[in-house]
Amino acid sequence: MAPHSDELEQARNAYISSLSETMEMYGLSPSMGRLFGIMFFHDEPMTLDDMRSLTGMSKTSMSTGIRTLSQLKLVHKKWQKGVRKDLYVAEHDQFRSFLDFFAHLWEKEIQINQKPLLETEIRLQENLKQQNCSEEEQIQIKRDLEKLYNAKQYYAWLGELVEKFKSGDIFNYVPVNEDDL
Amino acid sequence: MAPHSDELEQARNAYISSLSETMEMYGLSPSMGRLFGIMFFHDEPMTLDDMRSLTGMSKTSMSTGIRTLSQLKLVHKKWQKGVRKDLYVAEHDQFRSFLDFFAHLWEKEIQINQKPLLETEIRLQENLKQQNCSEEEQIQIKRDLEKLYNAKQYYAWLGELVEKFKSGDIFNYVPVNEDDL
DNA sequence: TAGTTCATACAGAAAAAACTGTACAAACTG
DNA sequence: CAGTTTGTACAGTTTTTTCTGTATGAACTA
Repeated sequence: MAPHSDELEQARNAYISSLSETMEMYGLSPSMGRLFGIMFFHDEPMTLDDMRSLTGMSKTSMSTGIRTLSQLKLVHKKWQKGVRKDLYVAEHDQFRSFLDFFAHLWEKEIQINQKPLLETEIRLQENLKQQNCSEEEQIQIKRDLEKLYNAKQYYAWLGELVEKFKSGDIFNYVPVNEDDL
Repeated sequence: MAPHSDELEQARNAYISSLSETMEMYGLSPSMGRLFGIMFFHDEPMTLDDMRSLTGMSKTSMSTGIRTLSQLKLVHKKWQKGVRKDLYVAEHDQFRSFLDFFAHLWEKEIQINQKPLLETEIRLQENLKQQNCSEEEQIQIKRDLEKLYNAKQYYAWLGELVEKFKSGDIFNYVPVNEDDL
C-alpha cells in the first residue's frame, strides 16, 4: 500500500463519507459504509488488521462487517501466495455492485411473497365457496382476489426486470454514456 | 367498511405479513409495514382511529407512521365531504409504488454523492499540481481520479434509469405480462 | 366566544441494533 | 508435538430506534 499524505486522505474523505451515507440508506450500518468507502480507495488487498487500524474499530467488527459486505458482493476475498491472513478487495465496478445488489434484493422480495400470496389466495377461494358466505362477503373476497391477481402480475414483471439486471441486458435499453462528463 | 369474518381476516393475514416483511427489507419498521399491509386490503379510506383499532397501536404511532408512508407515496390522503378526520387509502398499484420508491431512492443517491464527488475530485487535482508531489503519489492520485471518473459515469447512467422509471418508459423494455398466471 | 374534536410535538420508556472484549477453534510453524 | 497466529462465536455494554402518554395547538361547531 502506497504511503500517502494526510492531505490525500482528507481529499478522499468527502467521497468516502457520501458513499457511506448512501450505503446507510440501503440498510447497511454507517460503520460498514465507511469501511467500504475506505476499501473503495484502497487498491491493494486488505487484511482485517489493516481495516481495524484504518477504521479504528475492533477486529470483531471488521470480521462481521466484511462478511456482510461479502454477502452483498461489495467486497471479494483474494488469495495471495505466502500470506496467511484473509485478504479482501472492494468491488470497484459500481455498475456491477448496483445490479447485483438490487437484483438480489428484488429476488428476495419475490421469494418472500410467493408462498404467502398463494396461501391467501387459496384460503380466500375456499371462503368464497362456503355456503354461509353472504353476498356482501363474496364481493369483498372478489375484490381481494383481484388485488392478488395484480400482485402476481407485479411479481412476474419484477422477475423479468431482475433477469435484465442479472444478464446485463438492461444496458441495451439504458446504455452507459462514454462521453466526457 | 364491510364487516368481515375472522376467517377472511386470517386469510389476508399471510400476505399482509409478507408485505410487511418486504417493507422491512426496504427500511421501514415492521409496524409500518403491517399498517400498510392492513391498508392494502382496506378499500375504504381509513382514519387514524380506524388504524389504531386495527393495528392495536397508539394513535401517535399511526400519525407518524402514516406520514412516513405518505412521503413514500405508499398511502394517499383522501378528502371526503362531511368527514372531519383525515382519511387515507393505500396505493394499490404496486407497479407505481415500486417505480416511485426506487426512482426516489436513486435520485437521493445521486444527490448525496454529487457534491462530495466533485469536492474530492478538485482536491485531488490540486494535490496533483503541487510541487512536493512525489512520483508515487501522482500515480496514486491518478488512480483515484480514474475511480471518480467511473463513478460519474455510473451516476449519469443511474439518472437515465431513474428517468425511465419515472416516465414509465421502462415498460416498453420490460412489458407487463397480461396473460393468466 | 367557549367547547369539542382531531393531529402532532415532545419526553421518556421499551425494544432493537451496533459494537467491543474475551474466549475458543482451526490453521499454520518450527 | 507445543506454540503461534488468525478468524469468529458469544455475552455484555452502549447507542439508536421505536413506541407510548401527555400536552398543545389548529380546525371545526354552536
